[in-house]
Amino acid sequence: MGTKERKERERDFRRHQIQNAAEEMFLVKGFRSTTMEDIAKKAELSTGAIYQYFKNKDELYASMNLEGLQSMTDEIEAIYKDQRLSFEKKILEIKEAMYKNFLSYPLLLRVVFHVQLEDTLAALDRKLLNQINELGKKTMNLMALVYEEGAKAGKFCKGNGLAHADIMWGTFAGLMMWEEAKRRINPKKDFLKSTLDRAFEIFCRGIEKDNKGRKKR
Amino acid sequence: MGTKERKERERDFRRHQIQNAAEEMFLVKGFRSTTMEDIAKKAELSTGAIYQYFKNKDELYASMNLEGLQSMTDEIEAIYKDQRLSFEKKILEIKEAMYKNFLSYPLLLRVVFHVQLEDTLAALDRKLLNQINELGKKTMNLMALVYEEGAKAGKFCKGNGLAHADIMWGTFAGLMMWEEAKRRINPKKDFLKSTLDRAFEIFCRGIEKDNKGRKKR
Amino acid sequence: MGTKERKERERDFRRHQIQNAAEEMFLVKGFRSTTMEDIAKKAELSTGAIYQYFKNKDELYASMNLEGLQSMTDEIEAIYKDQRLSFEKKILEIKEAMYKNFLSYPLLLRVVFHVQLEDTLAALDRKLLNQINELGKKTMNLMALVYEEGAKAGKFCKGNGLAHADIMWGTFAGLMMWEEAKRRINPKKDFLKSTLDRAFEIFCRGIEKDNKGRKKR
Amino acid sequence: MGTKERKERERDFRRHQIQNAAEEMFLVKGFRSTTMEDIAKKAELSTGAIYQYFKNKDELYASMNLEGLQSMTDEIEAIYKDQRLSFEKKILEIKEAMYKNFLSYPLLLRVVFHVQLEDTLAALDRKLLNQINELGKKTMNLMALVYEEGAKAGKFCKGNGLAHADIMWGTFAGLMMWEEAKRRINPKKDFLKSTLDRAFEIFCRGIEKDNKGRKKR
DNA sequence: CATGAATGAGGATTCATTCAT
DNA sequence: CATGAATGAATCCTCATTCAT
Repeated sequence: MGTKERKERERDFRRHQIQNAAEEMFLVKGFRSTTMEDIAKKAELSTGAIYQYFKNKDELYASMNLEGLQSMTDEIEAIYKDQRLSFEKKILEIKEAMYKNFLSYPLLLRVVFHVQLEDTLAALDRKLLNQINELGKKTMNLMALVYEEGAKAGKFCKGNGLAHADIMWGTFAGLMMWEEAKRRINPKKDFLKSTLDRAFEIFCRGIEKDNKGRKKR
Repeated sequence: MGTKERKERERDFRRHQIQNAAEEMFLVKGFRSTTMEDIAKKAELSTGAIYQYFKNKDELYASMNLEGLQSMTDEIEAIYKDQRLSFEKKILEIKEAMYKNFLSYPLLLRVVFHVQLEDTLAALDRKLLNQINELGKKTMNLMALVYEEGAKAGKFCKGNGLAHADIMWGTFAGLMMWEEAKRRINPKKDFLKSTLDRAFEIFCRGIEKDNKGRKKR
Repeated sequence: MGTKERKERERDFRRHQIQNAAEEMFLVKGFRSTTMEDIAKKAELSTGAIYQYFKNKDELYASMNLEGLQSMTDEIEAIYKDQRLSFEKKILEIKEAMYKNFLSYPLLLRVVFHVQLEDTLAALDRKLLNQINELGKKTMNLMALVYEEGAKAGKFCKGNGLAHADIMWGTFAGLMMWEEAKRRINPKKDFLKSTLDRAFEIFCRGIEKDNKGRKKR
Repeated sequence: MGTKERKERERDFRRHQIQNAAEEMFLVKGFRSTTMEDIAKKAELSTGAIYQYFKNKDELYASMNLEGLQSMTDEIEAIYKDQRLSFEKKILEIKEAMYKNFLSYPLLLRVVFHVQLEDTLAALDRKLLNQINELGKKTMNLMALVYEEGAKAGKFCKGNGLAHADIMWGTFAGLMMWEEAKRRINPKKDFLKSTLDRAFEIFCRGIEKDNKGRKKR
């Protein structure tokens, strides 16, 4: 019977309702200053209701972006597997995927770093924590593979794949957070995607193997 | 009279005493979970005493690394002005300066980003906030100049100086925080300076103007 | 019509189902820590359903053992009326009856005392409260009668019946609760019925009317 | 210097201030319904202050009567050691000591039983819990010794000392709690010490070793 | 009558900050 | 200036109870 499924769907809907409210509040007020009541109010629910969907504030915060991380990982995997793309193109596409997901889940980076930077870890559901870590690892591995295969194919300089994955991810994350930080001070400023693009252009040029004729982008 | 100066020196000493204690605690427990009492205990002082030196917890947190930022800016300025260094070398030296200061003031990045990410700003002493922002801007400008002068000298591709400064800073910050995050999960892991070095090697190679024979650094 | 009766029976069944679940939970977790959901789960019902049968948690707690109290009172009444028993034997039989009911309704004592010790009374249905009090009084009166008739018959020392009823009940309750308390600390310990038996043996011996000269203390 | 001692004394004073306020509230409203704010208000302090003296509500509750238990144990020990008293007199004096302490610390019994009956145990400071248990054990042992020595001296029937200690304590506790419970219903009623006295009179008579022919029950 | 999601008052506890000594 | 006890607002979370379905 469809009743069960409807319930299921409603439950999912509520979860998202809460997550959306929470996202909005966290973005504006930050994690610490956002109270469960803030979130409840925004979601037009009672505080108690939230606890039926999330064990506690920390879990809500972290869980919110599990989906974002998942979708990002999926997209990167698809790019990695796409045979039609050149290795350089793959890197640029990965950047685009990361960027796109960052736009959809603006808290993603904060969550990833927050989880580490505050000793919040303890409170987090171990399962959830593992999921986040696993997804992170997977992404890194995919990026490492792109690099290594590119190197094997003679397109990139030889080098440790994971180190280059770290560089890509670190560069991306650092720039995004930096841009966000700057916008905090000067909110009217538009987000400069061009800076991110330029960074990856430089990256690609920097890892290129060769000294032969080089076309402009 | 010397008494005033002695007082002054003693006051400074106490400030540092508190800042050091705070740094240690913040590193271990994170900002949220570190209480003023934690800090007081570690500094072998009373909680009340701290308020003689810092307006409140937020300001303590932010102030702590003003010196770090200051010293970093100074070093970068010296590098910028050093006529004997090539432009590429300057960039690499700047990286080293940032790295060195990161080691001395491990909270520096956290502070810089935390200050923006939490709506804590309100509580911060406007003067302090300005100092931090000014130092930040100055650093960025210095890096931008290095790039622009390098470009003008025909060493680097043409491009917006500040954008490239953002890229350098973002890359540095992102990698550092990412390494720190990874070490949280696996604390035995050594810090990989090599990854940072590689990132800037790539950066330098990526911004290089030319297709003629290229020497290793 | 039989339908009504069936309904009635079903309703009674549900009530017991809930009471049994509640008893089990209260015994293990105590009143405070047992939630209505705990009970509902154990009874394989929904929380809401419980409220169809009991006005609230307090009433559930108290009502649970009304039956226990009723059955105890009935048995004691039977003993009182039994002409074949000597007065001393009646006292010992009453002790057995109390004990037997304590085994069947282990919460009985806790309920009786809890009801008084917490200012919960307000929430209790007045009717229920009266029933409990009436049953309590009746039991006390029966015990008092046994004593007084025994005294009149020259078997026991002269004395106030109700006071001796209090002593019997107090001794019984105190010992039971004390044994229970001890078992909490050392759960492997067996329940020592022998101590209870000994107490009533002493009691009987102590109230015996002897004809030898006995000094007042 | 006396400063330290003064502080010490002040601290002790505050502790008692809080304990007294708590006692009053717990007696009137019961444990569950008494809030920390109630206590704070009664003690003319802030809620936070209480937590500087007691880890939490449960510990406050239990600690309150540690002193009562201690003083009771001390008195019983003195009675036990008093060579001038007959064995029977010792038992009666022990009863008086228990009673006297019950009047000074009316929550004593509730605490002892509450600690067991609610699954509060976990929250209690292990050290405190041990102290309570140790004192309890000691009291029981002292009472057991009185009995055993009396039996050895030919005054009491032979029997297990600890079992008789249980009976004494159980009888006392049961009667006290029962009287208290009755007064809840009918507060104007005076406490009937005579019932307690009678109970112990019976007890003494019941354990007396006589040498005349006495039928078993 | 059953469900179980939603409610929301209520309470314990924490901790930055103040202030009398 | 130092102390550390006291403050009390703030916040997370629980759970008895209700109510729409």
